[in-house]
Amino acid sequence: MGTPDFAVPVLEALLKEHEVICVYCQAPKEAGRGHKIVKSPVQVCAEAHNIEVRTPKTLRNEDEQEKFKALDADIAIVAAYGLILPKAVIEAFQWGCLNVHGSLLPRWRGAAPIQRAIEAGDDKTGITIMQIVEALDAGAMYKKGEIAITENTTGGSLHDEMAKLGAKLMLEVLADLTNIKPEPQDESLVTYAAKIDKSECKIDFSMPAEALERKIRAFNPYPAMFFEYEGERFKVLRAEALDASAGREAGTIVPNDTGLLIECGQGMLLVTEIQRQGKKAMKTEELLRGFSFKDEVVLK
RNA sequence: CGCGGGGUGGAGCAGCCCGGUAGCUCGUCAGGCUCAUAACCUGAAGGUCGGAGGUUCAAAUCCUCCCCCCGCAA
Repeated sequence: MGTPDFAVPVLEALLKEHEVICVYCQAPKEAGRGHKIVKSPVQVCAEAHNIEVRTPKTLRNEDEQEKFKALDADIAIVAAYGLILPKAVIEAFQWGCLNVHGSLLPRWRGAAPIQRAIEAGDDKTGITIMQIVEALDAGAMYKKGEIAITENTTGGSLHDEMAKLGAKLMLEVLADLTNIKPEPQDESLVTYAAKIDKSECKIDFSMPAEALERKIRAFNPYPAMFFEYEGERFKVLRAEALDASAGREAGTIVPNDTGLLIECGQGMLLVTEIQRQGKKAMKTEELLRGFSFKDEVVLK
């Protein structure tokens, strides 16, 4: 049971070593320009392997729950499915449901663990394979795998690493299911990774440059932090936080010959990778060959 | 038929509204200067202006259709 890209490596791994009798994912929906109906990555993958795909809108009703039970599987594997699993589903099979979660639980329960770990400045995060219980991301843990967060880690790169590691760990757990003793989570260490809200993607230059740099990295490539300049939107994909100040108002474009330098609440931000509205992402240096920002403009 | 921006020498952009010799920054190549350099100076190469039609004496520029890229929204 899964829906987006993140779940595809897990599904592929399962297909190699186990018998997958049915795949659940969210129904195709309008997406992209033109609002065309698009199938989820998991559905595409499953269909390519001729696996039955089910896309119920909810699992709350008894009908769906009965159909689920009728699969009579040993276990259900969940990765970013996007639907809440009711008790009847969680307990349908002998081994219940196992979930791939993108953090070292109990840290970062919730919707956006990958990005929040980078944003918070954690030096490591990882994958937890856990039992699904009714309370969100609170089940006992079967296995964890760590991933280091470096200054080059982006939300996108971490996402991909995690998907791979998650697939690997899941296979390891399944291979040794009867021997692993799941470990309960320490409730005193729980933190929550809040869902990313669009409104936090607009860069608030009154924040410290360091915090902004992390957030920019965490939100790269999606949803991406941005600022507005003369009515146009510029996504900032990478930046460097400088421990210096030009003594201007936060948000001021500081004249210099290095690149796009912006004063922040604390420190300055040197934008190194940028995407102009309607254009592809590129090094700021490249954009500046043909485009110039006016000095001293204050970005708000 | 959701809204919108864009496709111009290798890269990034201007020019398009108000048709009339294709420009800028960088890169490349050659030469020069220099102890030296990603610096500086001089010169050169390199473009069917995404594609196909149309209007016109004349189209990158106006009109129509198509292809590709991207932003918003979902």
